[in-house]
This record gives sequence, structure tokens and C-alpha cells, in this order.
Amino acid sequence: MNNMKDRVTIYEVAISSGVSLATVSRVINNNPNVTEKTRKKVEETIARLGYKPSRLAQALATNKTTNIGIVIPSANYVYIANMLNGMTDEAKLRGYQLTLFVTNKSKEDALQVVEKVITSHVDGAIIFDDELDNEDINKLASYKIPLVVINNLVKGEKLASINFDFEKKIKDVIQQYFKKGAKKMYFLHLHHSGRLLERIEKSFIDAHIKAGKNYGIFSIEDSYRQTYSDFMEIFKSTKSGYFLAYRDSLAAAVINAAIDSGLRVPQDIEVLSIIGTKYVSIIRPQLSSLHLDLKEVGSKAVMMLAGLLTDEQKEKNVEFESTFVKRASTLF
Amino acid sequence: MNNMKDRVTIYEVAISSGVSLATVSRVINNNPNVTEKTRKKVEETIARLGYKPSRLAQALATNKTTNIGIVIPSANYVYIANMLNGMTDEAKLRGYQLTLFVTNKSKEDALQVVEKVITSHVDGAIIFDDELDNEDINKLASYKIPLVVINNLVKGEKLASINFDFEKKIKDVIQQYFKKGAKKMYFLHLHHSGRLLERIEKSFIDAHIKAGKNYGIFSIEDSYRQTYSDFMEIFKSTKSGYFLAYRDSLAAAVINAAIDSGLRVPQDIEVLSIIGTKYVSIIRPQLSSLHLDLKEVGSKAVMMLAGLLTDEQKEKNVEFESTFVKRASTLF
DNA sequence: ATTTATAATGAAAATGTTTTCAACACAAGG
DNA sequence: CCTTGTGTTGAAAACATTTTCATTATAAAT
Repeated sequence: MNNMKDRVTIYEVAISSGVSLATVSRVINNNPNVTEKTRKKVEETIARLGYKPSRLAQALATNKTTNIGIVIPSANYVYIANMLNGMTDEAKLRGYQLTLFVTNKSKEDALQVVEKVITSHVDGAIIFDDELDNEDINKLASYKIPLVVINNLVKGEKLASINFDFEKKIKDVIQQYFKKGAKKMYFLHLHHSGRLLERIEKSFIDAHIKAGKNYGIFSIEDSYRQTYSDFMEIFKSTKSGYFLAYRDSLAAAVINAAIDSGLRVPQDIEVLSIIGTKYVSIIRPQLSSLHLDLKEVGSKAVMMLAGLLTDEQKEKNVEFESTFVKRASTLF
Repeated sequence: MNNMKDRVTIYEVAISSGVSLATVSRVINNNPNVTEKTRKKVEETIARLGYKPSRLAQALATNKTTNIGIVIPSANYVYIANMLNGMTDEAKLRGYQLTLFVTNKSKEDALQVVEKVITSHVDGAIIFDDELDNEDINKLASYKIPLVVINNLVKGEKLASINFDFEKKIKDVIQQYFKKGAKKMYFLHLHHSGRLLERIEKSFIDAHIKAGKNYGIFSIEDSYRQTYSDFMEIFKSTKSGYFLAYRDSLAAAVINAAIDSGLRVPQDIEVLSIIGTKYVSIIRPQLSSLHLDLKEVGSKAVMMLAGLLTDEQKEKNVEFESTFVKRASTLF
């Protein structure tokens, strides 16, 4: 029980190697202005004493924490997990730690999160959360926190941003479909989905209006189970249609409900998942989807933020292109 | 561009309200030893100046960061995302932030992570990662970092821990099956899976040996695609069997390969997912699984750690009980 | 009005680093 | 042998708080 070590400080290292704090600090930070002899001596003491600099004290002195904040609606979505995966990898490569801030899709929590991010002294933050509005984000920016904003069209400060081309791509998909398909299209409107989905929905509606076509919108809960049972009901009367659903699990709910209602996919019912994860090929029939390498988005976001932090390069406005991948849940 | 605020410090608040640093500090920390009058005055100044205490400086002074470290193999698994979800919720409730440390299933990274956790000054850490061995974890403990260890049977220091009952439950499932089923059982051995899965595998083998039954083991990569194609091959010769797979996606690979090989599930091939997530009911036929509320595991872990940090209650050794849920991928 | 107890306040030390600036050592050049 | 320049070092301030301890103000008790 008594192999418990008390934290050893730079002070003890200095004393023990007969040099000043400044010199030890120089050794730690690889400052070249130290003779080889002194460096050796100090390094030996550091090893002997098992000294590890306190990142806290360093942070206070340098005003750098090597922490970056990640603002997300929840850690529970697969597509967010994919993004996080890219972020953790890239962050590790560059020596950053990630601190999670989740808003739980609540405006109240979002305000809290803004405060937390400000007081947490992160070196910068990546925001992938619709719940933060212009005001929130500009507030963060006004505290000089370097920001990379994903899929959140912020007015005002011109911030580094990453955007997906879903709106455009959905329009393309619909227009292509108008040429070949005959089914009525339906959009799955998600409660509390945030503005990205709203923009996609608008894009969906616009495309139909422009073409003078009829469309339908179903408003659903963000739950597989609920969506499945809703659609079991819907498919009692509706016997065909092309459905656009945000995320695999919701698309899967439609497919499974259709099949369990005796409808054929894709002959009667077609389904497109707007944001495809690895589950698109697990679900049967396999899901056609708009595909985007989310891991890559995550690492790109960290790269951009790192750029802002180190003055290397300040990239603004990266657009990620999604690709329509036809699988078995749509006819073409 | 010039609404940029410079961080205002406690010093300025003190000056501006004509009191000392100590008093401002007392107000911030709700120390009762402040007259209502002074408190009002200071609070007014704080609001007027928009002062926010620096958590960094607070941390240095108090030796508490309100940060807890989460050590995981990757952020990319659904079951880990579920756990994280519970953790973020509970952490927010209790005023903690989560910092992610991922080992990427590499021993080298694991050692790095240990160092990072030590120097990061987290108040405590939750370890859900087989890559850290006894030595690593005891090292963390020796730095007086309060720890909650999930599914990692650590010898030595007796640490707070959470364990799943998979080993026992697998044994039960197998014994039940011996009574009713006739198929040969197969275990999917995952490369680089960690010791939890190894223990489960051992449990699987033991149950068979004890019953004098024959069994098979397939060694697979942790990849849906790879497992699917492996099993397309396997099902050319093997036409029946009961397969135990760790995680939904791997179980789904077996099911889909079976179906695509013209075999019937569950009549010919039965499949059990050892750790079921929400995808068990999306996959068709729906997956029988060992179910565990992972979100609850996450929040429990944070609760336990918080207990260690506040001397409230020091719970040790919680066992989470999984339940066998029969769905369509097994006969019973 | 005086003492005593109690509550409110402030000065200063402590937390563990980095960084600036001045001082010093030492080799080279005259 | 003295100067100059360069490279190494250390003292002290800075970072933004909390906390201890002594002091002062206030109320209560005599």
C-alpha cells in the first residue's frame, strides 16, 4: 500500500540536479539552449525521480491545454461514433485530448454547454450540433476560441467550417428519379432533428415544387421501434412509395415494416438512407444510401482545428461530397 | 471584430467591487461567510464584467479538475457508444467532463494512454479496455487516481469494478441448449479481441468439455465484410450449426452468409449475438442475444467513480446481469 | 460602556509551471 | 591580455485561483 507516489514537482528536480527551475523547464521543452552535459544530468534526475510535468500548471502558464472540445448532440449515434473515431485518431497523432460536450438536443443544455466550453479552457472546439445557433457559436467565437463548425451554417463571424452536400445531392437524386421512377416520394421528418435535416427537407420540397410534383411528409420520432409501428399502420393503406429517411435505423424501420406488411422492397416500396453507416449492407435488402466517410470528416475537422491552433494553414469551408450508392432497397 | 472579450480575472472583479480576492473567491464558491450585502455587490460586478472563473487556475489550486478520463479501445463500436451515452448523461448531472483516451487495441498506445491519464490530472478514470493489463492499471492506481474498472479482472490493488456475467451466462445458455438442441456449436474467436472474449471462449470450451461434447472454433477478423465472405466459404461445406458471435455485426455476417448460401435460419443455422445492441431487432431474422443495458453500465460507472471522489459511498464490485433474449435467430 | 464571542474580511502563501531579462561563462578575434 | 560575441544559466514575475491565518467589524452579554 505504500508504493503510493506523491507527485514530484519541477522544483525537486531542480534542487536534486543542482540547477534552476528555468533550466529544468528548458530540458522538458527541448529548448536547445542547454548544454549537453546539463541536459543529461537533468534528464537523469527526471528519470530517477519519475518526474512528470503537471499539464495543469503548464496550461496555466502557457494558456494552452492541448485539449479540444467536441460538441455533439449525443454519443449514441453510430454516425457520430464514426466521426469521433476519426477525431480520436487524428487528435492522438497531434497530441491533443478530446473532451466531450453533449447537448442532448436540448436548448437549455446547449446554453450550459457553451458556458462549459468557455470555462474549460479548451484550445479549440469542433461543433457538430445543430442545437447551437448563431448566437451561441458567435459567443464562443467572441471568447477567441478557435472553432471548426460542421454542418451548421453560421452567419456573422466567418468561421472554419465543414459542410456536407446533402441538400444538393438530394436534389440530384430526386431529379434523377423523376426521369425514371413513378412512385410518390415521401420525406421522413424527424422531431427535434435540427436544422441540417430541415435544410434537406426544404431541398426535397423545393425539388418537388419546381417539378410540379406531389410529395408526402411523415413526421416521426427518432426511434426504430416507434417508426416501425407507425409504418406498420401506414402500410395498411399506403402500398407504394419512395421513402427518404435520415439514418439507417429509420430506413430499416420502413423496410422491415414494409416487408412485414407483405410489400416488396424495392418493387413496391423504395427506401433511401440519407446518412449511411456500415449497417447499410447488413440490413436486408441492403440499403441504398448517400455515403460519406464520416471517419474522414472527423479527422479532417481535427486537422483544420490543429491548423488554426498552430498557424500552419487556415483552411476555411471544406465541402464533403457524398456519393449515392445504389443497393437493393431502390430500383436505381 | 472588436467585440472580442479578453478574459476577465478574479483580480479585476475584486478591484471593481472594492473587496479582496478572497472575498470574491468566497462568493464564487458559495462560502456562507459573506454578508448578503457584500455578496450582492460582488455578484453584480461579476455579472457586469461577465467574469467566469478559470477552471484551470481553480484546478491548480484545488487539485481537482472535474474531469474524468474514459479509457476505451475505440469510439467506433456501437456498444461503447451506448456506454458513453450513459456516461455523458451521468457526468453532466454531476458536473464532470469526460476526456477520451483510446488505445486502438495496441499495446504501445495503451502505454501512452497510461502516461497521458497520469499527466492529464483527471480526477479519476473509468477503464473499459482489455488492452490495459494488471501492471498498467496498478500503475494508475499507484498515482492515486481513483479508478473504476469494467470487465478487466485486475489482480493486486482491490479496485472498484463492474463486471458482466457473460461467462456464467454463456455456460447456462450452452447447458440449456444441450438439453434441447442437437447442432454442433461454434465459437467465433476474434483476433485481438482482448481478455473478456478470451474468458468467454474459455467458458464455452469448458462447458463442452464438461459435457463431453464436440465443438468448433472459427477465428475471424473484426470486420463484417471479411466475416461474411469467410462464412460464404464455410457454408459451402458446413450446413448446420449453432454459432456464438461477439457483437451484432459479426452475428449478422453469419446470418446473411447463411441465407445467401441457401440455408435457413434458425432451422439450419442458429446464431447468438453475445452482446446485443439495438440492431438485434433490425437484422432479419431478428437476433437472439445476451442483453445488457449498456447505457446503464455507463452511468453506473460514473456514479461509482463519483462516489469514490466524494467519499459518499465506495461501492466495489458490481456485477451486471445479462439476460438471454430469444428472438428469431435461434430455435429456443 | 466594556468585555466577549462571533462573523466577515484581507494579506499572503501556495498550487507547478513558463518566460523574460539580466548576468555570467567561455571561446574567438584582435 | 582585453574585447566582443555567443551560448548558458538563474532570479523573479506571471498565470488565476484557493486557503490559511490573522485582523477587524459587529453583535451580544455583562
